[in-house]
Order: sequence, then structure tokens, then C-alpha cells
Amino acid sequence: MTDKLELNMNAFLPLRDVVFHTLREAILKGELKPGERLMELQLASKLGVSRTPIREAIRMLELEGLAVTFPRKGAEVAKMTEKDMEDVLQIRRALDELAVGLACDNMTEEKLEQLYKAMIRFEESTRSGDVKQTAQTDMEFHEVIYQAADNPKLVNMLNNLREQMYRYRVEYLKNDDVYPRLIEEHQKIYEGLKQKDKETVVEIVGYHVVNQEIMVKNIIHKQE
Amino acid sequence: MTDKLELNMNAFLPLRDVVFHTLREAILKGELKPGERLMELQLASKLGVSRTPIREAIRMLELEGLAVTFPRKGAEVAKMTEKDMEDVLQIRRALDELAVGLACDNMTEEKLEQLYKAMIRFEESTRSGDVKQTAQTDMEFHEVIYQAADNPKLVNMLNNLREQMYRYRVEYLKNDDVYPRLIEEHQKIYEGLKQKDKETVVEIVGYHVVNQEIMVKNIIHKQE
DNA sequence: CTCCTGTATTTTGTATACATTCTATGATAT
DNA sequence: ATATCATAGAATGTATACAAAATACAGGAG
Repeated sequence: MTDKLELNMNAFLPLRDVVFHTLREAILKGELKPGERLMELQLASKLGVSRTPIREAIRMLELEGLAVTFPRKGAEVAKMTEKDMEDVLQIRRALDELAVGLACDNMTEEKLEQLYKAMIRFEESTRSGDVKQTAQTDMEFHEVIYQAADNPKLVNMLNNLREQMYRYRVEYLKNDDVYPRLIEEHQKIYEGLKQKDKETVVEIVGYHVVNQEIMVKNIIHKQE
Repeated sequence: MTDKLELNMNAFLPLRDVVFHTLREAILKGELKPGERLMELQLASKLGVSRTPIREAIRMLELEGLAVTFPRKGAEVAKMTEKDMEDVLQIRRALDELAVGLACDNMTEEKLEQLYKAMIRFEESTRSGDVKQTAQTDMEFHEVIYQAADNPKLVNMLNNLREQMYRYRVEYLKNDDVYPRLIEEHQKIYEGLKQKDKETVVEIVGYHVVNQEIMVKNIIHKQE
């Protein structure tokens, strides 16, 4: 277990939320590894709080699929097998297609403008070589689409699904030979939404997710 | 607030799970109404346990979208507007279509047999006039399909989405003039899966969900 | 009469103590 | 040597006590 854990005492949130954010970050960054046990007493002493907020934070992590608890055995960081990854990406594909289809129906000049700016910012990031920045701007591009879909529950689910793959995503964005393809796909999506060509745009988003799946699988295989 | 609440002391589960199931039932049955506050002390004394398992159960209800908490204000039973309903059904349509498509790919003789039996049981229930039984066998029919999709996360999400509409579903199954249509749709789905005709089967499931949406909206409008 | 403010009460947040269950270790019997 | 059981330690489950925040209400000022 990492010893980096430290609370960011932003003071106004309930401790359970602070603990939740802290543990979430640690899991996504890989400081807490898949399968690692989340022991209440240990975490409590490391973070300087009692077990109560730790327990509640763990329940919240479960909610996001980042932890799994076994009754009377305790909790551990969720593992993710290749099959799990495939399952998640199958769902993501369906929901991403839904989202972009809805966004297409609702598209306005203003949102299109926002999307264009987000697209440009992504392209700039890829040239800067800053991987974290690239991941961020890519997320923002898709976020514009999600918002346009006007379905908060859908947005929530998509963000959740994305989060579960965060580690692998960052890893795969380190291959800068994927950038040209991503840029092209973003441009096609933008163009499709501009033309209100729903069918095309749904198709491209489908490819977009499938490509991610292929890349992520490559990474997993390399790691073995 | 209802005073029907009582624990089903099945003894071997942690109290938080027992409390969770109790509150979940109460919400789905409508004994705890949307917007009603979930006060820890009150619930604790009514159920004869301390606040600790109540708090954890509430976190679990949040996880299923059945409760919403406001920091330092407490939790309440989740409200569901017509827009929320539409949002949920949009997602359900996409995921139900995905599930049936996957089920189609994976279909075996044995599963087809199971599906056939489930279909027959549903038809028998509609004739019996027992609404709860009908809701149950309908669920079982779809459950067979979900299992065949071989994607546990997807199954989980679909069960969750279904749960959020439980109250309205029971209400709409009270109109027995919808039974012929449901029976016909089930038969078409069964036939499609037998023929491995993915396209048709996805289309029918789409209609199936849209029909539900129309019915549920009617019920909401009548209630006003 | 209305609005503000201060106080009492209620409710949630957190810590801690005690109970129960699980797990690992080692001793004993076969 | 292996298997089984007993026991000690450690971890989770639950209750309770105390702290802090939110709410309700009453009294007084304008």
C-alpha cells in the first residue's frame, strides 16, 4: 500500500467526501492497486480520521465500481480483467452512440462553436506532448457532446464508465502515433454534427470506441 | 411516513443489507413516497437498530438511484419527473437493444428452451389476472435474455434501470388490454432469437421499450 | 404586522467502544 | 508429514456518545 495518502482538507465538505476523493484519486493514479485490500483501521490512521468516514467513503467507491466489498471480509480495489474491459466498452459504445445521436438532434450554433473550440484545443494538446493535458482536452471534447445530449443520467453513466478505464486511457495516449487518427475522428464527428448527419456521426463514434478497445487490449497484452 | 416498516431478520446478512432491502421494498411499493425525508433516528428507532446501519443502507440506496442525500441536510427518497423517466427509458432502450443483440449472438438451444418456458409462464400469468405475478414472469423472460448477453455489468445496469420504474410498471400492468401486445412482442422476440435474426430482434425490443414509455406517460398524465 | 435575531431543538457528522466474525498460527493426533 | 482443531490476533459490524450544523420557533424591534 502506498504511503502517499494525505487529505486535502478543503474543510467545507463532509469528511466522507474528502476521504472519497482522496481514495478515488489514489485508485485512478494506480497508487492503490487492483485487488489491494482497503482496511478501515489502516486507512483511518493514515488519513487521520476515524473509521466512520472511511466506511462511508468505501460505500461511495463501490457506487463508482472502483471498490468491491465482501461482507465481513472487507473491501478491496476493484480488479479489471480483459473481459471486464470488453464488457465496459460494449456498454460505452452503445451509450456513446446514443449520446451523440441525441446531441445531433439538439445541436445548436452555439454548442457547435463550443465543440469546435474544444476540438482545436485537443489538437493543440497533442502537439504539446503533454499526455495529461491531452487526456483532459479529449475528455472536454466529449463532454460538450454529452452535455448537448441533454440527459443527465446518461452523462453520469458515461463519466462513470470512462473513469473505470482511466488508467489504461492515459497509458494509451502515450503512443503519439494514435493522435492523427483521434484528430481525424474528432473532425469527422464535428463535421457530422454540423451537417446533422445522425447516421454517420453514430457510426464514427462507434468506430471511435472500438478503436479505443483495440488499443487498450494491446496495452494489456504488452503489460503481460 | 409509513409505520409498516419492519425488519425481516434473516439473520445472516449484515444489518446494513437487511435495512437496505427493507427500505428498498418500502420505496418501490410506494410506502415511502418520493421526496419524503429519510431521517436516521426515526428509521433507526422504527427498525430497532442503531443509526450506523441506517446510514450505510442510505448510501446503498443512493447507489441505486432510489435516494438522494444533501450534505448536512440528510437524505430523501428520489423524486422522478416525467423528464427523468424519459431519460431513463432512452438509456434502457439503448441497453436493451444491446443486450438482445448480444443474446442473439450467444443463443444456444438450451437458452432458447429456457426462454420459451419463460414466455409460456408469462402468458399463463396474464390469464391468471395476478398483476404481481405477471410483473414477475415478465421480468423473468427478460432476465433470460439478459443472462444470455453474458455481460454482468450490463445486466446490473439494466436491472437498476428497471427498478427505478417499478412503481409505474406495476401500475401499467393493471390495464389488461396491454397483455395481447406484450405477448405478441415476446413471441416475436423469441422467434427472432430462434432465427438468429439480430436486426429484427433489436428493432422489436426497441418498440417494446418505446411502448412502455408511452404507457407509463399515460399513467403519469392520468394521475395528475 | 413583518422582519430580524437569538436560542432551543432536531438532525447529521464523527469518534470511539464493544461485539462478532474471520484468519492465521501452531499444537496435537493420526 | 498431513490434517484437524483450538486459540489468539486482527478486521469488520454495530451501538453509542459527543460535536457541529441546520432548523424551528419565539420574542423583540422597527
